[in-house]
Amino acid sequence: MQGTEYGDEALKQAMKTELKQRLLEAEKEHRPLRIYCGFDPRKADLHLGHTVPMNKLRQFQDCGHEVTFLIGNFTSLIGDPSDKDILRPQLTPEEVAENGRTYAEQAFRILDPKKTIIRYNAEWLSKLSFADLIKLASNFTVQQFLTRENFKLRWEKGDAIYLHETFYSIMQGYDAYAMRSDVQVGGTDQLFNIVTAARKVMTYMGEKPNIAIILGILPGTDGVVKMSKSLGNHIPINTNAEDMFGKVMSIPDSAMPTYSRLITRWTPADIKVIEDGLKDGSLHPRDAKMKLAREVTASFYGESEADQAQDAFIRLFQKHDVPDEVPETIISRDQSLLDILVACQLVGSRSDGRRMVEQKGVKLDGVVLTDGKEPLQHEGVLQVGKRHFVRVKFA
RNA sequence: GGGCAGUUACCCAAGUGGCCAACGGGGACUGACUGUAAAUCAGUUGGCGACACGCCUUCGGAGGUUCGAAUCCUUCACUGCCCA
Repeated sequence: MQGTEYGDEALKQAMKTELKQRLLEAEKEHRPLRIYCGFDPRKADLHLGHTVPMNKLRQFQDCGHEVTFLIGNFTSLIGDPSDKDILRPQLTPEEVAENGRTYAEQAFRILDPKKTIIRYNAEWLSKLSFADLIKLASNFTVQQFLTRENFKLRWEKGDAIYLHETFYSIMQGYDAYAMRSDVQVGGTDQLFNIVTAARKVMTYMGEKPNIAIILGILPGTDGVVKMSKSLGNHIPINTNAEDMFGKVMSIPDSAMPTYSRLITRWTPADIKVIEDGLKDGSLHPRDAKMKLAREVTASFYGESEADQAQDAFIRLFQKHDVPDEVPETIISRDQSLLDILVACQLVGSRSDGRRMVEQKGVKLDGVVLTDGKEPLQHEGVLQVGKRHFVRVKFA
């Protein structure tokens, strides 16, 4: 139950007890538990926040349970109302297929591909009739939706709440029923969908309600707000080891416990050792964060790449050296510095380049350059800011 | 269907005829400092440029009024509220 967050101790205890019972039942029936988590194929770019439930799925997988990675290609026509952007255009079937594919690909950095079942919820949702929907919907009241935090806020603010958004929960509940799910994993923003909607729908359809594993929300690099791409505080999965390592290093110290619990492979005992070390001063916060960054990076890119990323980080930010691998660009001898900066994409525009030069952010082999109009005196490593390098050579 | 309010740069949000490339906040970027790309402080944050506050593009879309508009008018689109 590490990293879970129910916001209500009674609910947590209830789920814990139910999970134990269900495990015993399954054992008697000689079957694994059916676990699933749904993913919205709207956004193909996954970040660490998305991997929180995947880590939990992986744990179940390692215990021999049956894990389904459900791609919500039908529900994505609506968009989860817990998302702020409700007015995004509908995706074409091609886009959904493509996103779903890349989604699964990224997910398999964590999940075991051989043990993971991939399903699409259009398989059953597209077959429901209007009459079916009415019957399902009759289990819910408008008040239940209006007391939900995200609808409540929008209601109070006078923002739009579309009727079809309420279907989202019902559909998700039907997913759980259609798959005869034992356990459903999701973030705290899924509490209503999993606990209220899914359990209600399953009970109504004559099935045993699924057990909710509700996980905490991973804060972004600011350490406070939920990680999201639109807020610009995300750490993407499809990047490289060095970038991921660095980005994890940039989280505030206060976010370390949450990261440790939600996105590492560490056991509660492992985490306790680190936290005790921090408490009694035997472990430096910076070193603790390095461990964390290394662990997170290793879980995606493997141990050796993570080690290399750590070395590069130390060299670059603690010793201020040039990184090992620097992209190389051939330039002509008479190009002005500004032209070179733009050509190497070290700056966004010439105006941007001028600013960088004025702010003493442009260096050639460690020496600050002050004139953007001049060509370079010699070949070398051109640096903009702390972390953008290009090795320039004359043609 | 009717009435009212709104649509501003990456996001939030001022601005109601010239001093607006547009206050402020967030974010991002640069520098100093440091235990890191943290915190703090300072600066920058449309593009071009012979670097002169000179030119070009931007304030939902399209027209119009005016020497001159983000600011006024017309119209279209979208959103919210109230009434039906």
